[in-house]
Amino acid sequence: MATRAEVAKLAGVSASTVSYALSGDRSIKEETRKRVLKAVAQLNYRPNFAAGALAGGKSKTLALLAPSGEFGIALIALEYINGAAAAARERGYHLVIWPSQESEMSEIHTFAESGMISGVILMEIKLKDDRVKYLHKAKVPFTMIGRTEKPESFAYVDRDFAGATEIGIKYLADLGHQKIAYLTTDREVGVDTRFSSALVESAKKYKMTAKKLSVVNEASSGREAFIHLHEKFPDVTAVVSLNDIATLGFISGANEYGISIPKDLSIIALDTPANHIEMSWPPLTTVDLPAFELGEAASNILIDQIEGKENNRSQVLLAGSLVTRGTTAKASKRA
Amino acid sequence: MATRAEVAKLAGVSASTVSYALSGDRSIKEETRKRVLKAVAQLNYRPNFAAGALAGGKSKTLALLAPSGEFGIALIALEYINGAAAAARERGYHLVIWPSQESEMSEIHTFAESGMISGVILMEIKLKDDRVKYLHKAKVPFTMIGRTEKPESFAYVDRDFAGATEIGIKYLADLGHQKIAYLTTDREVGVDTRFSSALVESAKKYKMTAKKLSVVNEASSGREAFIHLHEKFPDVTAVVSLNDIATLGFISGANEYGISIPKDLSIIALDTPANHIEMSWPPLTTVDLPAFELGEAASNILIDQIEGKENNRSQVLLAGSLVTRGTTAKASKRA
DNA sequence: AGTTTTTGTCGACACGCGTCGACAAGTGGT
DNA sequence: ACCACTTGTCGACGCGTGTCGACAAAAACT
Repeated sequence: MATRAEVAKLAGVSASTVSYALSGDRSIKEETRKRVLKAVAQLNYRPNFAAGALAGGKSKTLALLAPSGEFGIALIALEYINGAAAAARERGYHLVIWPSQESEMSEIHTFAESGMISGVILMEIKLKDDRVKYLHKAKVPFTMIGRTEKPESFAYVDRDFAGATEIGIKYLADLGHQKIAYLTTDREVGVDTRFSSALVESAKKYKMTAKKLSVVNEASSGREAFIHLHEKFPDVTAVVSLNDIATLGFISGANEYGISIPKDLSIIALDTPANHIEMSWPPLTTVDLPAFELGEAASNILIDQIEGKENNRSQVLLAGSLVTRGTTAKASKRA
Repeated sequence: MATRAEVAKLAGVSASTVSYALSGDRSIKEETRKRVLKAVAQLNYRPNFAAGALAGGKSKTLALLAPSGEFGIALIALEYINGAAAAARERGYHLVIWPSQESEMSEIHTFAESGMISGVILMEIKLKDDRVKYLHKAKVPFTMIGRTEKPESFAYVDRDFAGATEIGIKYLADLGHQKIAYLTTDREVGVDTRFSSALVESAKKYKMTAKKLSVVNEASSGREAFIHLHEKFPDVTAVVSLNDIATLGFISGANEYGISIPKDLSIIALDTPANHIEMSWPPLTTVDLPAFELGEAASNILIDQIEGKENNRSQVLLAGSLVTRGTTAKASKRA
């Protein structure tokens, strides 16, 4: 591969002039620059990335750390990734995804220190997350998708759980529903706990009763939850679900028992990746999780941080918007 | 961060001795090595990655190119990724995932040339794929998950479509099914065409009739396919599906029309990511796509190639194995 | 005892780039 | 005509590593 020196020779200038012509960090006569660019094209010169990183340049590469734990990369992660990648590309950055375990943080550190990586996006944030501490201490620029229990001044993007819940509940209220149930897991993680408490709050506001149906996020568990509901609380007319896969099973159960959705029972899903929405029949009414936008925001905040641009919106919460599809209708008179 | 020189000073040896002590490329007295390692630990020294890559070392990093086109990274990709990452990790390599468009191949080239990337794994291979030509020409070591129309001597891992189909059809035959239908798209891509022709072949072998149901891979399309089948071919007792999402819709349709699965109609899915299997109720009987294993194989083949190890199995085909879950049973007497 | 081979260590250099200081030539103000 | 400043270019150096050749000391042979 051609090197800077060869380009310089062909263009009849010095090596450093080539550098400046390409980076624009010093003024270069327009005519000289053209000669350089011509030589670059002719030799198909591309700067050596490693040399650049070593010499202290900017790598323009972001790493998105995807936990590759028990379950591998999560489905929803795909949308974050696509959003983050798109935003990064738009601003001239690369995004690489790093399937990594927590134990590998020091390797990430190595790459950041070597200049190969300019910043890090963290996902699947736990309420207490050691990776956050580590990166902070190592002074590696980073953003979170999600947030810790006390995110303080760290940059993050996350869902506005209260807002999303409010939108969904209000919609159900407008349709005349008064007795609802909600599907959630009993895990003590950010998503479920934040959603659940917001939901109870909103339901109270609209004077609804809200029965809790505990599930694990599997189709069979959702199906059992339906049966439970069917037998114990037949007067419930709407269900809010936080767990996508369980929802699919729940709907299967309803089909099986001859309960028509949405005529007899409305369903609204709050935390469903776009990929899953069209998997059920009828298609789910949701308060859409704006995952793509969250990914974009994460990249942009991070890049601002790297480039030293002030961004007074470095903590972003998005609620998402209601999309009515096939699973919601006016409250039935089942009771 | 500590550099090699500092480690050398602390250990009382020269810089190159530190290198050799760590790489093992020359013999070093055991006692000296211990001193070096101690100094390394004490200073928390980690070699600068960029400098290593520049100086011509091995980066031990693989890139998996994930097309970030219209639909972003595909769901099935996750399993390949997890497999590839696991195998890479086991052999001391990193795997990064590169959401990239075809136009960005030259950037990949740059990274490979700079020594930052030792090799590339390609997925979503088209029958004619320019990326393959490019990498071959650029002499970047690579492996494919999937294969081109004529893969020649390039390394790849892919599914054994004929084998997988044969397993599924034989199982249906053993259950007494004679009239079947199959769901497929009309796209002219590797997966569908290879599957379809293998299926017709196998069905013939077992003296079955096989009706084709064309779908696009969406739940609503699968549902329509069911209705079509129900009205036109009521004597079909089993369905083979190549398209996961459509299958879910198909099952919804059956539920809706009171057709019991598997009592009235058996379903066997051939190309369903593990993530989707448990999404339907009852859970799908499949010929499992061994995506994780394929990912592993891809990494291993690539690493062998990079390290110059001969691997006489650089083209791998895996059929997957039958996993009976809830959607298959003996042929009914519907006819 | 003399000769060859092996073992262990060191110094020097190359990798290709970013960037700093120097400097000639040009510009504008008095 | 003088100075101060800007513009455009160059040479030199440093980034931290891998690795080659040199070489002293030790070991293994005649």
